[in-house]
Amino acid sequence: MQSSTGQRLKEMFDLLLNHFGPQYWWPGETVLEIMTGAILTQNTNWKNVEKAIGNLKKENLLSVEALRAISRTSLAEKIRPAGYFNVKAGRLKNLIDFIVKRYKGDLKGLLNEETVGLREGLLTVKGVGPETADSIVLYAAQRPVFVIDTYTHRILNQHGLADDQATYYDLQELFMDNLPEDVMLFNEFHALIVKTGKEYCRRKPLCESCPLAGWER
DNA sequence: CACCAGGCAAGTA
DNA sequence: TACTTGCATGGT
Repeated sequence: MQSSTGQRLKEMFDLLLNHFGPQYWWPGETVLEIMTGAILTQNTNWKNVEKAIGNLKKENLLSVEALRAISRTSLAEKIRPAGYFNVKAGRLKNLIDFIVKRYKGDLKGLLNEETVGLREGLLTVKGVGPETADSIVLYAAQRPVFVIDTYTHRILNQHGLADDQATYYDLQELFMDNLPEDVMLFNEFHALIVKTGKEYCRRKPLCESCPLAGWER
């Protein structure tokens, strides 16, 4: 027997999945590309991130060694389309330093670390907050943590499952305490929430035709 | 023209 | 602890 909250979340998931189909996130080919994208997409449209990642790929910069070698200012120029490029160049370098120091530059070390330790470690990096850390843990390391973003906040309290002042961890617990620990479920659910936000939360008329319309309680 | 995007850290009181 | 502000390009 599952909690009623769990039932509601499951229903929400099914509605979104039926409407949009599976999203197959993360849109990136390698672990490092996913990690890079997680930094670059902070408060930024994914389209802009793609351009920045395209620049990095074009110049073969998507490796730990290359990102370690390039200067922060040069890196900033490459990732300019992603916005906040000076800040993000520093954050990306911080993440690379972390990989070098903690795993001797070998991402296999990172991927083998236990979930909690990995998450805590990522959170010590300046520029990596809860959402970025969890995105890396879920989408790069394939561990069952639920990623929360602004759309999750917006949609959940719009539908009466959370109040305005719920914290990141309040919402994360809501999902993780009431759903099975399933990597693919968490993967698709978060991706579908973001998809819903992008497609239906921008303007009123759209919102009314959202697959979740009429779910307020 | 205004507004916002798959956040985060630093500053203020 | 609880707000506020800076960071910045590119699309609607």
